[in-house]
Amino acid sequence: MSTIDMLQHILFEFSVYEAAHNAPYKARAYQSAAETVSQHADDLETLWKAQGIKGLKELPGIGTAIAEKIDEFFRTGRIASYRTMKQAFPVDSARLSTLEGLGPKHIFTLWQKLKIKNLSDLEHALQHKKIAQLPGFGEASQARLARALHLKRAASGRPALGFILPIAEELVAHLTRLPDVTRSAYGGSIRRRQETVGDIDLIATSNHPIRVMEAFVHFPEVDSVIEQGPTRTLVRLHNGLDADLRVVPDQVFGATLLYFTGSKQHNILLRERALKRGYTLNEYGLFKGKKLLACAHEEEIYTRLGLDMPPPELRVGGEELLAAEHHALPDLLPYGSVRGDLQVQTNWTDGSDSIEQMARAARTNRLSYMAVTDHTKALTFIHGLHEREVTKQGKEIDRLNKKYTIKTHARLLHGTECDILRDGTLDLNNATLSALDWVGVSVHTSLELEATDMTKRIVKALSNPNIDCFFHPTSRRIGRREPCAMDMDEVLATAKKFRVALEIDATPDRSDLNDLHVRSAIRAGVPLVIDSDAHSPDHFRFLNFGEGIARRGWATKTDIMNTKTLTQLRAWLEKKRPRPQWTA
DNA sequence: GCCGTTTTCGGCCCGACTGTTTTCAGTCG
Repeated sequence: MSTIDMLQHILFEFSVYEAAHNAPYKARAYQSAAETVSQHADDLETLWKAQGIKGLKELPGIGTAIAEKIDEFFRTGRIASYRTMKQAFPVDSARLSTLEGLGPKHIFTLWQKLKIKNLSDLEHALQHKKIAQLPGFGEASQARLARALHLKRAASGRPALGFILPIAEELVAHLTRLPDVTRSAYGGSIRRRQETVGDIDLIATSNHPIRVMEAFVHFPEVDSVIEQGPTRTLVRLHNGLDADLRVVPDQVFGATLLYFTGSKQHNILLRERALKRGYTLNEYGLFKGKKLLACAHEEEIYTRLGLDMPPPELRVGGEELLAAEHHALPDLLPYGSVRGDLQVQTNWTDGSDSIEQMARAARTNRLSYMAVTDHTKALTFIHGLHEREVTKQGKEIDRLNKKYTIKTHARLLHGTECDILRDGTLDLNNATLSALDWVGVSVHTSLELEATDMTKRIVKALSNPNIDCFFHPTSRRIGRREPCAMDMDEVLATAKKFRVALEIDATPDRSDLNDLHVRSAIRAGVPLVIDSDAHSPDHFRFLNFGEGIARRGWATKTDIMNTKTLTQLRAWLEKKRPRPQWTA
């Protein structure tokens, strides 16, 4: 667990403790502080180092008491009052809370009556049927907890957005086809383009909600029904994910979409803002007393509240509302802005298709240029290229660029995805690298290095004057591999100094850089690119997910280098070093 | 515990559904 994760975990456990002890407002305070900490995972410690407690208190939801706790945590690595609390309530409440349907009150009862501290204790108690007799529980609760625990044990974490979005789109299409449905949409983390998805939130509008719900629970994707009512129905899909459907009259679509898009914290802040102005906001509209003020479109609700409308990707419940109030929302990079893909693998190494086929597919996806970036020789198991083969590949690229025009094939750049070796040296010699149009480097081996060694390794590599881009900087794979440990601030400073772009790798389970890194990179003045890391022709569609990550990181078009035309990109690159092999 | 163009004290988002209740507490989004 990283330092920040630990801090977030502690704040969350305080929140559970307070909620269990009938202090809902304290609980909320801790929870929103935990939220703020996770939003500032990347720059919290930097902020603390620079400005101390005073700086922390500037953040939303962090006042004197919590700022002092965070200060103590960074100074000493622990928090005295947390230890005291844990002595009284030595329960892994954060982990227990991840079970569907188990909240603070029940966690506390489990501890008081049965001394249940963690998931294993709970499993044991369930096996011996001890839960049903507890006050506030019953046979149904016992069975539900057993199911939740089983599901938790079976699940391997939240799936990446890229795998779930197509399913959400399919469900929306099913709903839209129902005769009783006027409109349908997905909301939630999917609409906000969060990198992973916990469940699928759906909205439909209809005058016959009960019929719609009845049709919904019989969709082929549905495994079982968890809750079913006339306005809200929750089902579990065969893939293990939950889908939550709200059905409302068509005229309140905007209010419901706003509510169901979230984030939860964003909604809370909006509703508080409404209250201060004498309004109430719910999923049916913005009201003054019983009078309906706005409900048809999201934008009119924001306008009534004196706000510009933040795009869904920014709705985390933090700075976006301040920016919305001061007409300072960023002009986010529009979807479809990327003009060229700068990381593509072909069948020269581990890609499935030829350079020619990939260039055609890129063009079909409306890209006008594409860098061929096959792996290098350190990756023996996929026959990474040696210097001589790299040179030979250049000749093939020249040939194809002469043979085809932009009408049918993307313009090809000769590039590489050169391995950064364990000691920070590169897997191709400088003569070969300097002859390339585009040089990307990345880490594929010795991923487990300590942060100091990994940072040194990366800094050394990025200092090479031939390097243009650092591909998938943390090398994480969602659900399979943690990000490499490194000092991201130092990596950013190095990238800035040597004018190396950092990549947003849009392959769904990579999503690397993530949104927080993107924001830090932009603040640090580091150029970015968005690549699909395509290994087959149908991977170019991933670029859309990369654009989503960039938008969540508040990126505008000027922050992303491959939104430039090829001519502009070339001019930008040549400021660093001449490109001898460039084929215009 | 946090917060302030009503406020430094007294508020704190809101509705739906389930289960264990006999009018509501707990949980969720």
